[in-house]
Amino acid sequence: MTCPIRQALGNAGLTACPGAVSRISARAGEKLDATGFAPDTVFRVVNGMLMQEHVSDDGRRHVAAFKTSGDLSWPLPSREAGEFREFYEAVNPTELCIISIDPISRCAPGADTLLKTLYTAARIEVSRAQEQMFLLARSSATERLAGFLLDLAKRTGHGTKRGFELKLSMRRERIADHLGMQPETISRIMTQFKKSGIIRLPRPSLVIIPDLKALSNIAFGAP
Amino acid sequence: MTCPIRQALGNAGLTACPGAVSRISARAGEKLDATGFAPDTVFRVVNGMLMQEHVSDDGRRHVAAFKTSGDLSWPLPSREAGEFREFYEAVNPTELCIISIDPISRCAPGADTLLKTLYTAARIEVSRAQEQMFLLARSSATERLAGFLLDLAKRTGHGTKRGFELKLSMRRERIADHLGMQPETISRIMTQFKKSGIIRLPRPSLVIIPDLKALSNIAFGAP
DNA sequence: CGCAATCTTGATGATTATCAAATAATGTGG
DNA sequence: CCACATTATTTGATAATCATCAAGATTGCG
Repeated sequence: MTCPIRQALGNAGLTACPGAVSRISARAGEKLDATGFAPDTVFRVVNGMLMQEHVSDDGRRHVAAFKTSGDLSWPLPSREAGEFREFYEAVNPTELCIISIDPISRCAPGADTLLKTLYTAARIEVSRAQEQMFLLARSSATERLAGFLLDLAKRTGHGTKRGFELKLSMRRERIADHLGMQPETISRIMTQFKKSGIIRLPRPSLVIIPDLKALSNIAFGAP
Repeated sequence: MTCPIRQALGNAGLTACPGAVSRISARAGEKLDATGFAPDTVFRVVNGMLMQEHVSDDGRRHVAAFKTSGDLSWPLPSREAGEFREFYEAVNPTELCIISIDPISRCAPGADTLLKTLYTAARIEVSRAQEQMFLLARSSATERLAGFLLDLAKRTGHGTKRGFELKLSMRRERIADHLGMQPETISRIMTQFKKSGIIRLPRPSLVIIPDLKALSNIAFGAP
């Protein structure tokens, strides 16, 4: 019942619109082409993790976001000349809902609450994107990676006696695509962090952060 | 009557909520601190041009967008640790509306249309931000500047017999802040463009683009 | 017309990308 | 469960891009 659609409409409202919500499972690595969806479509991650990827014709790639449980996403309106193609790729086994808003807002009671919820979510998405823009435009590679690890730790990590533990299920290349860097640079900075004690890295996919505050300081520009 | 609020509610709807919309004029260079606005606030540029700026504690600056007639903007929710401060600064003499959505959506008829309009606008803002992220993450300085000039030309430029003409009312420094670069780099690339005939630059603030397609090719990665 | 601000250019340096191996991790079938 | 093949990561050397610092040259404004 954490689904914003359910919360807005109640179960009764939802069942009034059969077929407006469909649920999809994706294995790790599975990819969904986001072109061709109706403009009223919203994705919602139920569990797992999804990368929202933008790929240009010449193969350049950017990961706009790593979406986790509860996150909403809006497939791009159909692409124009010079724009890029959008994909969603499962990082972990993932379940997501594909929701058509129009039929729901027409036939279900509580549609205004739903719309308000979606509007709020979209505004939050704008804020997040603006933070990310600032990061890309005005932070060093080190700061960007620190910020990324911190964000992911808060969202998917968990505390242990050795420190905050974070599983990096995605490859270095995808982190690089998210941060506008190259995988080699990610690797070098990871090594720096390891050597300076900011993180421990028993395996490339497991990050242990003894002191979140220290990482946070780096992310926000401590010299 | 191009105002989305008016379109959604009609004049009758608007007058039902006195004080929900206030109109402000700003001279070029005037600055508005965007902190402390209620979370239901929306800005709307009536005419002129507004920069949406994000400034971190250590002085780093990013211009998230140049907003022109008809554009909406949502002031950031109150800042948390490590985040940045938001300002709006007039590039040209500008009029803007500051709108409180909650009272309108409560007391005016047609509130659902309004909400739908705002939701759509927020979604478009997300798309724009994602394009900008791609630009910042995966394009060269040359491509970024070409993309910027192209975008601004489409929005504020006008065709003449010598080509498409574009007034750059903002300083190089602000363009740099928008594109994640330094003013000197903007200057150098402008000179490159000038020498290669992509643009003419009679004055630093006046750009003439003889062939938009040529500029577009550069923006989208032509070698 | 002159001054202050802005823009341009040049020289140099830092950061990050690119290319090329070497090393480590992961998964697979025996 | 282990050896091997495959894929990912790390490391090193070098190059490209862009930032920084420091003068000049323009602009635009009073």
